[in-house]
Amino acid sequence: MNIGQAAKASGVSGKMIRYYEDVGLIPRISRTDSGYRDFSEKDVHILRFISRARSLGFSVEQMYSLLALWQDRHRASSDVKAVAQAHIDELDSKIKKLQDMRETLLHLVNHCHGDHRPDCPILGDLAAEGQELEEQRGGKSLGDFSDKP
Amino acid sequence: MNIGQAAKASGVSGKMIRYYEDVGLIPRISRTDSGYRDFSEKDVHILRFISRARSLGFSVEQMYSLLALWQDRHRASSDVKAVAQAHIDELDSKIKKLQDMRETLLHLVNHCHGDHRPDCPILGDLAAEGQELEEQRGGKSLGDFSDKP
DNA sequence: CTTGACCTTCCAACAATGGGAAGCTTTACG
DNA sequence: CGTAAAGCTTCCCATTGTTGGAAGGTCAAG
Repeated sequence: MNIGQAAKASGVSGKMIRYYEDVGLIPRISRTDSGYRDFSEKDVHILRFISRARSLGFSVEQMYSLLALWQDRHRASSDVKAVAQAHIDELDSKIKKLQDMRETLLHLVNHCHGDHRPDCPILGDLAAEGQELEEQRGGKSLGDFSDKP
Repeated sequence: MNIGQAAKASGVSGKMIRYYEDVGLIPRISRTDSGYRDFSEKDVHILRFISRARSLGFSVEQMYSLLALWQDRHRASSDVKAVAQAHIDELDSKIKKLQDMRETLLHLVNHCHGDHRPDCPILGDLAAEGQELEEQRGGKSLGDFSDKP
């Protein structure tokens, strides 16, 4: 099976297959006499595993562990669970960060009348001086950059 | 004010200040005779704006629009609102994607006994054949890669 | 035997950030 | 004043995962 077929069968693009081979995530694929990659069912099986794990957000780095565990018939499921749990924790913190942003932004958007006038609490908030850093109050003009021109 | 002080005052690292200047997000900072950057209050004000917007997850690309709107005293707040709303939509889709991953993964983790035995539904699921792609059932052995060795 | 679709490798780019080298300037201290 | 430390400059490299393209070899169909 050549790389195009393997890509279609696994859901991993040809480019990425070459990349994974390059960084050693998958073993070197055997070649035909002319140098074309020749994928076995097992190769495709591995690629499908990678495709699914990547779609769950596992990093390539984590894939090394996951693949090693998968291939280790003496693994402890607790090790697998630990990798997965660590990833869930990462996801949780990313989600929380995005939700915090979203909440702040939504609050601002809800207070912006959103019409033809230039007044806007969104810019006002972003431009607010002395919020969490050195304050520099005292009224020097800031040219076109004041939040309420 | 030199770059170190500007960085401290704005919350943007010196590295990133140079980068923003380089890509034209901020105007070229004036220099002293010896070539050191010499930041005005206005420069720092811009940097603080950027710092806040970046912390809300706006991309550098979006910053161009946001800064342009900020500087345009004839802007319509609806334009600002549109940029912010578009960003909220992006955040929503990212959050949803991460939550979907999290849910799937949590389900798997909750079904993994997580002990010394190798059996693991997490690997089992990732290794499952013919789930959303070409199926290739029929029982060829896949060596060490079967989900239940 | 030509054409087009495929494959190969290598190189570059993206976004945003950090690290570091080589070299110059400013500051602080004795 | 002299020297050393700290801070600045530019330039290049690495990161993560993925895509795009160029130059060239190969395969299958007509």
